[in-house]
Amino acid sequence: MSRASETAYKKIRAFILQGGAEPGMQLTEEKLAEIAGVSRTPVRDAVQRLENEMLLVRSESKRLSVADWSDGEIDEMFTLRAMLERHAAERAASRMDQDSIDQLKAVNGVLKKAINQEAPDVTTFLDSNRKFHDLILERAQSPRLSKMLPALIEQPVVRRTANQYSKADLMQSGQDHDELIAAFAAQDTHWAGAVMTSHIRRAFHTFSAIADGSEE
Amino acid sequence: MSRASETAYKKIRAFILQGGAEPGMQLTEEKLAEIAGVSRTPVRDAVQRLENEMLLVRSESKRLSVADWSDGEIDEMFTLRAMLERHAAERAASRMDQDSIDQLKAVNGVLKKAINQEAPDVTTFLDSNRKFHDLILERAQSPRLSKMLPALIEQPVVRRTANQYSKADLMQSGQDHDELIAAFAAQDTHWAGAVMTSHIRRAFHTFSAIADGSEE
DNA sequence: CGACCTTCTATTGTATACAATTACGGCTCG
DNA sequence: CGAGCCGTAATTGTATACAATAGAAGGTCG
Repeated sequence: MSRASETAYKKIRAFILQGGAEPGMQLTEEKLAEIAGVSRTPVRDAVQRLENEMLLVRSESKRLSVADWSDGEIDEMFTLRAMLERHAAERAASRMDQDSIDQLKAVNGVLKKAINQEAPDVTTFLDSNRKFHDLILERAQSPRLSKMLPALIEQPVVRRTANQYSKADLMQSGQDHDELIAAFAAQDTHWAGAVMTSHIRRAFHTFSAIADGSEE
Repeated sequence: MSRASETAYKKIRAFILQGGAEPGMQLTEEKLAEIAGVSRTPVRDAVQRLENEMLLVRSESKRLSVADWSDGEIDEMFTLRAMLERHAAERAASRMDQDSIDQLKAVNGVLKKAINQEAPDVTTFLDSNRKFHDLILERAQSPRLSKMLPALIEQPVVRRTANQYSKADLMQSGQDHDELIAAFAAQDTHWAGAVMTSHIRRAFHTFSAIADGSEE
């Protein structure tokens, strides 16, 4: 999208993800325009996108607020994400080529390097992780999936707990990715789908454990 | 959404679905504003929604055109729809109550009545069919699903071929619905999921046969 | 004292004017 | 005659002003 719209989207998104606003908190378009440094027009574009990702919700009468998800909704999000990412992995497996495999290896190399230190570099991890999944999505060659999945991945709650992941958790992710790459190399759609499913399901339970622990 | 935005959405959507514009055809925001009878501002809102549903696409540089889907994309859409509707049916099955079952029965009654005539009333069929699936979606109680699925259901291509469905095809749909209702009554998630899957998959193949036949 | 109505304010929705960008057509120069 | 460039027209993007609507506050009447 165009410049102002795009920056508005990014800034508002970052604002929410970095906890600039509590879940449930009301926001006016004008406030958001101020934050983004643009007028209300591009803000409205951005807001619509964020509504679609369900990061923002419109209360009964058109007033904006930061989404506040129940445990049930978060569960459902992971379930949907697992379904769709599994499908993406299956499609990718049957369309894989050497070049993409090399890229996946490279990205996962960076990811593993980022966590194989005393103080794991979580930012780089998250970044590489996203790149890894994006590459698979790209290989899946499904415009629909490419439109639907992104809305499910960067969940503020997840990001907020990212720093609490143990080194073991992060390393397990790296290993999952390695196995995914093996499945891709073998062009085994079932294998790839299964690995992806457990990758996401595990992430869910790891997340749940952390969230439950830090809640009280 | 608000009045002008909403009417713009509906009118533009109807315009496309009823074949007012060929796939691939370029449209300007101004033309759409004219069609909808509102200014460009609400049109842009509507356009963004339609882009999300992939009924409109933005070409390299911001110019709008009517989406033109390849066979592969249509295939993929049915696959995704099958996945998501199956999931919706499973969730609905475990949350079903007598009231909803009664409603489903009533709607399917109308549907069957509409096709049990010499000249099946396809419009009423499509309408009841949508209502039926909407009721299930509602029972599934998943905001995410409710946001994602609608974009996959009313496909212009499908609508365009609707009049060519045989009476047998339509009656089979009615029977599928009856079996779904039975699965819901039994609260058997697997059963409901399986029936929904074959319901959608069959619809896909019925559609494909018609599309292939009328193409050349 | 409380409920309801009224008025005023805050917020969202729409239109329009203008800015920026992109496509198109013609022109020149090789 | 063709390729590349420039200028103009068309289209999208942004800002702002105004309209419509919902919420809040205060005042009156029972």
